[in-house]
Amino acid sequence: MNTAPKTLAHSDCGDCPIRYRAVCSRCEPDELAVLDQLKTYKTYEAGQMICWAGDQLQFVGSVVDGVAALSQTMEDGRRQMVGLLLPSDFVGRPGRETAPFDVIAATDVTLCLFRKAPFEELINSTPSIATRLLEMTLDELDAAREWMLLLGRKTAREKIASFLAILARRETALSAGQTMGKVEFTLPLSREAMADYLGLTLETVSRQVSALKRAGLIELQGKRKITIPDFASLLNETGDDTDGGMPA
Amino acid sequence: MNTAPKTLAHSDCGDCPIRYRAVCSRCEPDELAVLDQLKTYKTYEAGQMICWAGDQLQFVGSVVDGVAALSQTMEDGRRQMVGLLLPSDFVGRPGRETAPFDVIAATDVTLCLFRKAPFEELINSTPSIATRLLEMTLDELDAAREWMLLLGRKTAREKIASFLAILARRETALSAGQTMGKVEFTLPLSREAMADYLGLTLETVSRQVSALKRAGLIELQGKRKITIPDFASLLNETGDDTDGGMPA
DNA sequence: CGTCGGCTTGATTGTGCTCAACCCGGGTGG
DNA sequence: CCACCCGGGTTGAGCACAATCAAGCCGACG
Repeated sequence: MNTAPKTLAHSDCGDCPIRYRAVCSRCEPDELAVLDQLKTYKTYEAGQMICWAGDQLQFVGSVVDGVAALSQTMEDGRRQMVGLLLPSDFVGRPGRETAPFDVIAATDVTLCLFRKAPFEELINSTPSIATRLLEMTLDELDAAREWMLLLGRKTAREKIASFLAILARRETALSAGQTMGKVEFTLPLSREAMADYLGLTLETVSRQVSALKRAGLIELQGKRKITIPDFASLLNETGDDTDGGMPA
Repeated sequence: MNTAPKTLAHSDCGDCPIRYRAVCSRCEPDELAVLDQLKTYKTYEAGQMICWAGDQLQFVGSVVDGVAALSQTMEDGRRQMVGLLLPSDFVGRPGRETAPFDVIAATDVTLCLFRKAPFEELINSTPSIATRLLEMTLDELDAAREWMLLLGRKTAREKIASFLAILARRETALSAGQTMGKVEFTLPLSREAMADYLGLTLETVSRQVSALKRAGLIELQGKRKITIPDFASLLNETGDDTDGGMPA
């Protein structure tokens, strides 16, 4: 079902950029050697379908580079993104025959893939993989539930602010900078994709982004480059606890 | 932090109503014997907090009977339910120190609890538990993502119809009846709790329930007893694929 | 009998959707 | 080289659906 993705050369797991964050992060060298034998890389161009809901699933794997989107579409065309897959995130469902959701490359994406059957055996034989996968799945579940609050209860402005805050936090986490002060990054999604993710229309996304700009909470260079002059005041707009919970 | 729940007498795992659906469903008799030693029962009355977001987590466990709700509250009081825990569902997070969400007893609830630390050891030593827990977590993740579509994209009427359809399907699954024709069940949630679950206000819930009644799609006995005269036509109102996906 | 909580119903408001025009930048072809 | 087009994005006007504010109903319970 995939439209001719390129296959990359084999490269060593030890050099992998997601070595310490993906499913394999807790593997010992000997376990890693096994994975090394099984893995294949594939890249997809922005906009390409990686798989369709209902497809037979032959592979599972990790996002090595780029951003993929999990989404669901109703018959009449309404669409909701249900997950954003960033580098180190796991793709696919051990123990399931068919894909539950569409997976689309939001930017150019590189995946590290394993055939499903051998990987399922690994899960049963290798606790370091099974435990890590459980942990990652629980984290994703928590993230999905946080997102439910956003979808069900937040205003359009809060949704946009929350989304930008998440991206900004991710940016600072990677570059190990402070969360306060200036943050700069590039939106990995189009306005339409943002709308699908946030449960809005693209017009509303555009309007609210403009509103945040007018309010001086963000600055734009072009359509995709965002600068946040003061992260704290953006957080104020998310509707979240800004003082980090637990008052007592 | 829990307000004096009652503790029940020890009873045998072999007789447990959720024996074949909970985390322990794939345990061998010897493994079950270990769990039998570790478990405690606790009951909570409808409305009682089972735990608060941020609490230290000492226990994990399964819902044996009744319905519990996972939810999140914003500072200004907006609330979103992020999960409904039905019998056999798992409560708690191995590998986490604190609870990510509030857990509230929606009806009277009985839990089968294990101290967290010993249970975590079991996960590492007992693949039949680890694998089952991973499977259940993946199912919950899929359910959460389905719910995101509902929260982000469905209309009030579709939300109510979807919710009722889920309850009805659950009812027929338990009694092994057909999914067509008449279904009867009792709502486990108040109008307010339904609103929190569906991302609506309680007034809108009330209005849409009345509207479905006026349209003849459901019948009410009292406030909580629902009869669905024709399940197929209720499904029509959910906005979901009614023909079960996969046309090709 | 009065009160209280859960629920229903009504009137009005407001946020975000719909429909529609327009802008902007990049690529193509005459 | 310019004209054109096309896709992604912005902006505007009007509308609709669900939220808000408010009153009243109903059954349980003291």
